[in-house]
Amino acid sequence: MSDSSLPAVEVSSTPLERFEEFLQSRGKRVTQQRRALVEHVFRRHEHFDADDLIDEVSKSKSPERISRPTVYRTLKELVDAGLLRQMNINGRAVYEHDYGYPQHDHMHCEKCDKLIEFSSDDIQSLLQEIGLEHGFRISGRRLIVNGVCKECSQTSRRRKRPLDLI
Amino acid sequence: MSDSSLPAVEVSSTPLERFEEFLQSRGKRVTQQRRALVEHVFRRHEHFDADDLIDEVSKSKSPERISRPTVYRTLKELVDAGLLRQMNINGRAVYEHDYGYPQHDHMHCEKCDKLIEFSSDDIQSLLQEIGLEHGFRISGRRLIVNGVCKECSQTSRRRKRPLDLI
DNA sequence: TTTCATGCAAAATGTTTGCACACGA
DNA sequence: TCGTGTGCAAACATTTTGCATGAAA
Repeated sequence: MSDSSLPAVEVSSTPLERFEEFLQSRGKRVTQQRRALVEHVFRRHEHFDADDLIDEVSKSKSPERISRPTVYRTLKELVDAGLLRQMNINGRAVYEHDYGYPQHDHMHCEKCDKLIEFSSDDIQSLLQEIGLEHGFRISGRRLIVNGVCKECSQTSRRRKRPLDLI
Repeated sequence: MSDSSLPAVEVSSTPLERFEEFLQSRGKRVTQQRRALVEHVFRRHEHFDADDLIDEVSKSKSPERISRPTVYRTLKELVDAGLLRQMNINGRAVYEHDYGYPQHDHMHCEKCDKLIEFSSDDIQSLLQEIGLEHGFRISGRRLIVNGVCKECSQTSRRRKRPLDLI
């Protein structure tokens, strides 16, 4: 799964620092595994799922081979800590950076599975308004626009044209 | 899981008729099970998941006891046929009527799990515009606004106030 | 009478849990 | 040291599949 990116937002502490604060505030421990996972996850800006992460950290030649349950447990903590956002694509959990990253939504290409990020202040204010009308206290949203991306549209058009002309 | 409803849309044929057309157009058969499932699902307007449906049709005293795999298989066909829409709430597939029902989105209450439907033409046109900008051919969307509904806000406020005053 | 659909059981998938040992504070 | 975290294996929940039988066309 690939993705395109929005400009990052300035933040004062690193994801690791922020996670450590979070853990400490809850009386949880800063372990090698948790540290390694945050650093791994924030090394590059990408959408990923639990399996991607497990593959990467278990194949890793480094001494820190992190087990499947620990990855799942830590992902949950990272979401709680506000470092990651979780969404669902085809019934599987997909994660992305939340900390240091602006609010946005996604377009999901049904052909190549690419996630394209976009943001719109108008959507934000529109929903705010609708929430008020319904007395609904909004805490967040999950908006995924389905369809076919530019590249895949072009590819399939090119492939299909000869047949259409017969 | 409960829901609130939007006015229905006029349609010329019944869901069953439409499903039969769909099946025939694909060389599939109109079986007792498929017929029973469509009728069951469209008897009332409600959000439901596979388990709800399996419970209902397997507990059913009537002769048609429909098996789990058949329910799953038929749900998929109903989505393909455009009769049902599928979404994901907490990692499980949830279904709702699509045929004869206007385009809309949902607010999901984190406390009581209620789904509140709403529709907004502005969201529609906003996304249309954004799609154009990105060269993305939109086929649909999944928008779920998370938060707490009016009723649950009131309940928890009532409960919490005495404590806040101490 | 030929397919296709069903039901059964079992597999596959994605995620969570119980428990003994290891390790951070 | 104390109590939490980890890894293992197994459980779990949901959905899918292979295959023999049963029913539509």
